[in-house]
Amino acid sequence: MKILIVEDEPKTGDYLKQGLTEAGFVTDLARDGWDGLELAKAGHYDLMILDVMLPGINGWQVLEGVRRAGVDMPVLFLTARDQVEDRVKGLELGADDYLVKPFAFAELLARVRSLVRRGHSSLESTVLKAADLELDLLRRRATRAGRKIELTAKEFALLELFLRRPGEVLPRSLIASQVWDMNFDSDTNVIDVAVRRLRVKIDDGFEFKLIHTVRGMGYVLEAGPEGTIP
Amino acid sequence: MKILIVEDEPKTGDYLKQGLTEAGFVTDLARDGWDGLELAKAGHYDLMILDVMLPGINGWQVLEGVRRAGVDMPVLFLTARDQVEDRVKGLELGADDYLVKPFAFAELLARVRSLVRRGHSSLESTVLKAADLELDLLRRRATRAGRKIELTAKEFALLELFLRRPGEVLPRSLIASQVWDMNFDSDTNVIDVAVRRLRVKIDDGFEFKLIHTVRGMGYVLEAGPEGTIP
DNA sequence: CTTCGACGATCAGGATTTTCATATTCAGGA
DNA sequence: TCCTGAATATGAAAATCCTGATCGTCGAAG
Repeated sequence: MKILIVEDEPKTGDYLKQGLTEAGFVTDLARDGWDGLELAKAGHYDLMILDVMLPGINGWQVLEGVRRAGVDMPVLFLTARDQVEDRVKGLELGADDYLVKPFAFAELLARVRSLVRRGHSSLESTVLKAADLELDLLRRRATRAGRKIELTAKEFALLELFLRRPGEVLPRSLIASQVWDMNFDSDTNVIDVAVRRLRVKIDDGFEFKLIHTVRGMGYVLEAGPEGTIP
Repeated sequence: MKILIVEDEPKTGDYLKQGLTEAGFVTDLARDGWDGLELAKAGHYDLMILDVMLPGINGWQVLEGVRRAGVDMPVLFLTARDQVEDRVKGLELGADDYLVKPFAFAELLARVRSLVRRGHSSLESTVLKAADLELDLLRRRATRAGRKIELTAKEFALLELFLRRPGEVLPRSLIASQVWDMNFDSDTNVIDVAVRRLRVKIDDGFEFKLIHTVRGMGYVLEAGPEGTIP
């Protein structure tokens, strides 16, 4: 699995290269946009990681050049914080996923693996839905029945987990390991509290509840009334 | 590399087994103390991960039995939160490292790798020192000139990093990746603020400063007055 | 039908961490 | 020497998250 990294900042570049190499990928690193474009057209990579801010030719231009050259490979791009427009622009130009700096390496690795495995992610897949609830992974924004809902990082992660497994009963241990990267510890009720906070935001004041408790098992996200396995 | 896991709680056990297998280790899982003891004496493992709370025969007893049988292998044990006495007891009985539940899997993996690589960790290595500052990794406690210092999780991690690289100038990007598991983002000053908080606790009111700023480079922990590379 | 116990919900308080705005320091050039 | 911009320090507010206590509810046993 070959990955092309296009990143000018030496620290970030080395960090990515080293981390991905340790994770078993073969990587090439381009220090500016032109080199990146060259390499992308020449070698065939399974993924390109592209920083937006580059000297000379920027990330969008590289992406456009690559696509024009008919090179078809998944692209993960890196944007600065809160540059939502940038992310949207990237998506429209045919990028497949994005990551906001600063990011945890584990996060990057997860996305890289996902992209390498399933190839391009369709644009649609960046919006998760259930009934009238939508979660836009790209814009990091949630809406229910059209109303915008502000979420914190933990709330977002939790809701994303629910939406990725609609109708499934998620035991606390699973939630703990996914959202907290923690082994389960029965002495804490962080999860209950977090679920409550999320409920207040996405269920309170709406027509019907989406998050249901399954006694002794965990929680489910479901549009229907009740009952999973009778 | 073979690892023996002794853990009764099914969820935790499976979680460990799966994660370690994915990381490339061969694992056996014992569901109670007696089985664990049996296996530990029979097969030769490179590491044992031992939960303290087990039905019937507890973790200490397993450890003692193993040591009495003359089996020499590193042992990493898992304790409940805030059971400091337990940890100390474990160390005295010949365990090599510990982890408090709940823990992040990345944390466990780091320790497992370390133990498998270097075999037993001497007890001494769990206390890091620099001048009159001591950091007891086991008890999660810091003292300077005999005075106890309370540290939060982030402060602890930061100080540990400094103490593991005394005299070295640590660039912010390194600190960010180690303590925050984050890629560097120049738009934030979390690191500066964290260093300041740490300074207040370990330098303020003491004879001399330990943490020094190296302009344009980062921070150093040093007993001496100033100057690293002239 | 009532009672009991386990499980979950809820709330307030607090601790920690991050962000933000503002000072201070430092190095190098005028 | 003095000025100036960049880097760092500082203080305080704001956001987020966790802890612990208490209350409510459900289900099974009597």
